[in-house]
Amino acid sequence: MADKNENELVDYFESFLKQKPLFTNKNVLQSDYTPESLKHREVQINSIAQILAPALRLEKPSNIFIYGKTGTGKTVTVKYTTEKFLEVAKKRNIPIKVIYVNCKLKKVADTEYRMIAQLIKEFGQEIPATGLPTEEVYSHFFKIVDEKKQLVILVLDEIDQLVEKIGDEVLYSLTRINAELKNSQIGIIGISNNLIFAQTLDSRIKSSLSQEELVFSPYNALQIVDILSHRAKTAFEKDAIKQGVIQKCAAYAARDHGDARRALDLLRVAGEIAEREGSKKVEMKHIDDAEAKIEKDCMVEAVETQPKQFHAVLYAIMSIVSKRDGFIHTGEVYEVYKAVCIQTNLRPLTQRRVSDIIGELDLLGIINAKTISKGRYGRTRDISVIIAKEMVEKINSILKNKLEL
DNA sequence: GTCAATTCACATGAAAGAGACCACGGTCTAGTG
DNA sequence: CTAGACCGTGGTCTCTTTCATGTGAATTGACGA
Repeated sequence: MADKNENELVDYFESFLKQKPLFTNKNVLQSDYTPESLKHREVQINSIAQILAPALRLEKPSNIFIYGKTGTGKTVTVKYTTEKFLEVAKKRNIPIKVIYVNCKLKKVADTEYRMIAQLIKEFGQEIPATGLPTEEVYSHFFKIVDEKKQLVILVLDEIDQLVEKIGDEVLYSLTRINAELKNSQIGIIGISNNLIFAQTLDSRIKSSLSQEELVFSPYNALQIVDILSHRAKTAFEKDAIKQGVIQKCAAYAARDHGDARRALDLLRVAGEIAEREGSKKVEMKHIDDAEAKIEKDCMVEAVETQPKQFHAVLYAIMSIVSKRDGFIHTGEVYEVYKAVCIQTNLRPLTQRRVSDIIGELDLLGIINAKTISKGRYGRTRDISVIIAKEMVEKINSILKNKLEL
């Protein structure tokens, strides 16, 4: 038995090596890859360049505010433009610094403190992860920036997330920094996925932050095809992709608001699947598999990374679902949840908290929770599970594992 | 039959507490010259 | 004398709890036709 397995393994590795790889450079399909040339974003690149240009004379450029849905190339465009911009600055020895901060990353910016700490880190200095008064962190930041004459371009990606989490005071402080700086100037480029985000801002911040506004409209299917085939040329071996595969990818991605990132992911995963299967080409069906896999991975990942209490709540919901059909309400979930807690020696949380957890699970897209009013019979949430049937098993076993049931 | 009041079962908000981190500064201790 | 171990203090952060307030429609019940 063991022998056979061994042979099989060896065979597998052998055949893997013999097999011609499909990819030549997989990185090109990674979403954080900045290509040599950007397609279909010439207009935006030019606008940013025009706004940024005065900075080369060390005049403070206008702050820019960029909107656009996910996968419309906002980040990549800004990165691309600022890179070129920096190249020139470097050549001429102009003291310009571009700082890119992604506000979505949890470790980076979910509090005012960390946000500023991250900025300081970008300047090559360390600051304790916690423990200092926020005030002090600010002044430390001022000091670093103002140390020498320079111009700083601050790119705040997913700025809406930042404001959602910690409010807009940070932005206010940042936009006002310039008044206090003697040597330096700071220009801000804000990038937001949320189209109406600016309207929710305090008007003072809004006016100073969005001196220039730029909108990135979604790519249409044709443009995505163009982008994909362009990248596929460097990413894949010649003829590794069957006719129409890229079109299908694009169509999938265009279906939900022209998300190019999603299209790239799809193509990459499809390629991986094809390669693993030992297929010579990426076929149509690999795209479908890829889509299923991406979705599944997201879900499993989302469930797995939750804290224990979330698992308990989710487990409670799942076990109700498995017993009967129809909608579930908060009170019922809470009762079952308490039982689960006793079973697993977990300290039960209050209903208030569980209610929040249900809300968060909904936000994660693991469950569907809609608050409804049932008139005389109160107000509650209608909870349903949106996980596909074959996923339920998998999720359940993860939960059981995590809960040590 | 109509219409406002009531009522339910939570949702949603705000504030405050607990416990974990962490830096910093002071004190103690042991090892060294 | 000095480096390192070991507190205590003061700060932040996250997760919770407590207390309060909000909510939307089914139901009730008064009222008038």
